[in-house]
Amino acid sequence: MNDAHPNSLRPIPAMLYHTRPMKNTNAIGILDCNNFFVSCERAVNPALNDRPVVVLSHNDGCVISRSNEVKAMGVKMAQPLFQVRKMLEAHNTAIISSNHSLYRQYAEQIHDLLIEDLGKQVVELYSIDEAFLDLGSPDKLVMLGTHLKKLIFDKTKIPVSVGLAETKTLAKVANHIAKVSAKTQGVLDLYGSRFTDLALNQTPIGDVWGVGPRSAVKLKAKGLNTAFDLKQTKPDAVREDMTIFGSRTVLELNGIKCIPVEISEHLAKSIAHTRTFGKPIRSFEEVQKAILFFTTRALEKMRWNDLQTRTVTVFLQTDRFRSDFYAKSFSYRSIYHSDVTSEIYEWVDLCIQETFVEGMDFKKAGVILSELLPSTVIAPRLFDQQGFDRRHHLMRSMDELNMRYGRDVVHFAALNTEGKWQGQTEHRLNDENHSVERDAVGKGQMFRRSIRFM
DNA sequence: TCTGGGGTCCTAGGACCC
DNA sequence: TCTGGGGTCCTAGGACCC
Repeated sequence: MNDAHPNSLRPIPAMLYHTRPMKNTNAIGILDCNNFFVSCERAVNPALNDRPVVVLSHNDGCVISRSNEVKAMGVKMAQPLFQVRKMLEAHNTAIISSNHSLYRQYAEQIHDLLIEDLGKQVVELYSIDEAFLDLGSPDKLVMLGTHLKKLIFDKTKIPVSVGLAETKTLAKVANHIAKVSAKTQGVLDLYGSRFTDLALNQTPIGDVWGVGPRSAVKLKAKGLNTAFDLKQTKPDAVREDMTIFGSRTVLELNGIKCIPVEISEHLAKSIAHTRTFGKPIRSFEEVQKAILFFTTRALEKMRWNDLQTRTVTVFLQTDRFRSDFYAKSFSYRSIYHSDVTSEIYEWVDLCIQETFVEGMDFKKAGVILSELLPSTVIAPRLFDQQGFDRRHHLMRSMDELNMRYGRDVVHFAALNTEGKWQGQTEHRLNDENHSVERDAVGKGQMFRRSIRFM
């Protein structure tokens, strides 16, 4: 065990050793794709392997995935493109608009490989590019991690890193080190390791999974600067600053499992579609067009997952970088669940009336669908259940036609896909994929076969 | 000039009730 | 001067994640 630890990790003093009260001795792994969106672009276009690469957010506003060369330039996650554009161009960086349907295909392929290799009862899909693994016996973990890394690279050309430990939080730490330390060759096992405390000592407190920028500031003010400092804290002592989550994080750093690996299928609790407008808009009609368009997209996602909603929320915001930033949201809760677009348009319209303010330059808006339930468990309506069934099936037919013949071939009269609220993208490499772009839905759900069509 | 999007969970505090 | 009090439910907003 631990033959893959970096040589730079020196043995720790005996006083740092800790006994770990544990019932569940399973090893936990996290498998994380390196620079995922960039790696996908490189997998389909190997010429990009010789250049620095970034992938941009919607509207080409921010950098959301960076190759290692770009990270070395100091470009941060979600950094606005305009701040670094000159530097990127000076380094001959490939600047690419995002292509989510491509990334989803790779995510599905990797997921399938993991399930085939490890079995369904082992893999938790945590995000589009990460999976937690419930591995059972902590034997030969490095061998297993190395095997998975090779398997996925051979089949997909996507490089991954694997971290292994007693808890999710410690596995995350191991994964972090595996990513940046060449000596680990992408796999680090910290299960029962005498190097764990040293690894924690090298991890800034803000890099701990669950410690965000706000908490990091508060904890540093108390003299806690590393993951090891946090581990040494009493769980209750951090509740004030970090809620109950903080206490769990402390226990997890001590090797005590508090956050289980969740294998069972996860149903989305909410589905959203939100966008920054291409240009600020102030007319009610334009705002309404945009939000009904967003609603249509959100409802498509919802129906693909065979869910119905009861509460819709609309929000409207002005430019968040201005001092006179204004934001308002309004929710409408119906007595019935529904997945019928025309009916939900009416709920959304009520919300728009409540949020819209004359004379404001709105820059961003969104629709959130919540209180979601599977269609199969929805109670019948007291009135007009037949009418609802008819409209429900009409929606299914529309979705199928749109899938087969192209998005919005069939749509409601109120739907308008053109407008200055639409954003611009200039860096598209794979335009043909974008006509069927599908956004990810809740964790676990983005991999459903029902949303896969190219 | 230009600044992403989609999620989850927790909690303080208001509303309401008895 | 005195100006209950405790429980529950709901929600807006904060914080975090990728």
